[in-house]
Amino acid sequence: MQQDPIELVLANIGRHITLTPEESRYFTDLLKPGHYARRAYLLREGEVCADFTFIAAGCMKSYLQDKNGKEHILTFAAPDWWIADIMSFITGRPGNLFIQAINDTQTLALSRRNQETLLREIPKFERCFRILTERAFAASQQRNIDSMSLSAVERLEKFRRQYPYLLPLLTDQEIASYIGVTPAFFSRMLKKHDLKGR
Amino acid sequence: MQQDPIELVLANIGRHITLTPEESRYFTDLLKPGHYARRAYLLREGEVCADFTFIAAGCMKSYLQDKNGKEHILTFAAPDWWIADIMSFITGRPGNLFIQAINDTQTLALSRRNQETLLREIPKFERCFRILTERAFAASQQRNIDSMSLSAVERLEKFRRQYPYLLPLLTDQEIASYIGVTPAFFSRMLKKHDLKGR
DNA sequence: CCTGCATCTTGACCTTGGTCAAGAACACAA
DNA sequence: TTGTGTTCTTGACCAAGGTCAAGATGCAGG
Repeated sequence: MQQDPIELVLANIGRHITLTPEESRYFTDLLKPGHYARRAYLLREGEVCADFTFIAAGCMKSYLQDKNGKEHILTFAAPDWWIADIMSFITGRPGNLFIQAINDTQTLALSRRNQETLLREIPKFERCFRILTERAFAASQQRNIDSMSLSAVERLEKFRRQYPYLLPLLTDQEIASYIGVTPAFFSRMLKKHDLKGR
Repeated sequence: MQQDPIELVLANIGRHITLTPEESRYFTDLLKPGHYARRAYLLREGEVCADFTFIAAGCMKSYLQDKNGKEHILTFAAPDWWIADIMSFITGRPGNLFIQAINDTQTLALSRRNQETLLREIPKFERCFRILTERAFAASQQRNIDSMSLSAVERLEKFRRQYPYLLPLLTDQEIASYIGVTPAFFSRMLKKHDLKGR
C-alpha cells in the first residue's frame, strides 16, 4: 500500500526541477530515513533543528508551548510535505518548537550539512528549495491573514475545507489548538453552529 | 544624506552572494526605480503583484481589509527590505493585499519577468532569493507564534524593542493594527500599563 | 468483561478586547 | 487666526472566547 519514500521524495523534487539519474542518486544518498511511532518526537524545544525533513507517510505536527504550558500548533505536515523549525534551521541556534508524530510516520531527513553539500554540488537544488520556501512562506503568510481577519468558526470551516484528509487523524483538541481556541470553546462552537458531522 | 538606491540594493544582495561588476550591472539594469509619495499605493487589493520591490528609502506597509472594512497590517518594510504580496507574486493571480507608502519612499522593482530572466542568466541569484525567502518565512512564522502565544501588551513591547526606528514614522493606529487591537483598546492599554513614553 | 486513561462536554463565572459615539488634541492650510 | 480633518482618548456597554472543575463518553489493554 505504502509507496517507497525515495520515489515520493523524487516526485516531490521533480515537480520543480529535472534531475538525471546520477543526480537523483546523489541526492537520495544524502537523505537519512527515519521512522517515528505515534507521539514520538522528531524535535524538542531547546534543541537545534539540524534537518529539513520530508514526510513520506504518516503525519507530524509542529507546536510550541507558551509560558503557561499551553500548546499551540503551528503546522501539520502530511505526506509529501517538508517540516522543520525554520528559525532554528537557518540560524543554527536552539529553537522553540516541538515536532511530534501524530501517527506512525516515515521520514527522510536532509541535514543542513548535507543540504549545503547538495547545493554546492548540484546548484539547481537552490531553485528547488527557493520554490519550496516560497510556498511555505505564502502558507505562513496566509495563516497570519486568517488569524487576523477570520472568526474562530470561519477558521474551522476553512481548515476543514483545506485539509479534509487530515481530519480523521486529528483529535478535536489538536484542531482546536491549530485554529487557536481551547478544547472547551471548540466543543461549544461545534454544538452551537451544528458543525459536528465533519 | 540619502544613499544611492543602486548602491543599497547591491549591498543587500552582496550580503548573500558575490557578483562581478558585469553581473551587478546586468542585475541593476533589470530594476525599475520608483517613487511613492506618502499614502500612495504600490499595490491594491485585486491587482496582480508583478514585482518584488526593494525599499531604498522611506517605508511601506502591506495590509488587508477584512469583510467589515477593517484594516489589518501584515508587514512594514523599512529601507533595505523587500516587499511583495508573495501569494499573488508566485501564483500570478490577483491578491488581497494593499501595499502603501507610509512616507515618501524610493523603490527598486524587480518584475517577475525580470526575475525569471535574472535567475536564468545568473543562477547564483537562486541562492540569494532562497535566502531572502527563508528569512521572510522565518519572520512570518515568528509573527504567527507571537500572535498565538503573547498578549496584546507583550506584542506591543516586543514590537517596540524590535523596530524602534519605525516608531517615529507610525501613528498609534498603525501600531495597533499591526499588533492586532483596535485604536480604542490600544489607547487604554498605553494608559493602563503606563507605556506612553515610547 | 472490567479497568484506566484520554477525550469530549457542560455549567458557572471571568477576562480580554471590541463597539459606538462623543469630545479633546493636534496639525496644517488658507 | 480660523477652519477642517485626522488622530487620540474616554465612557458605557457588549461579545468572543478563556478558566476551572465535574461529569460523560470512548476505547485500548489486561
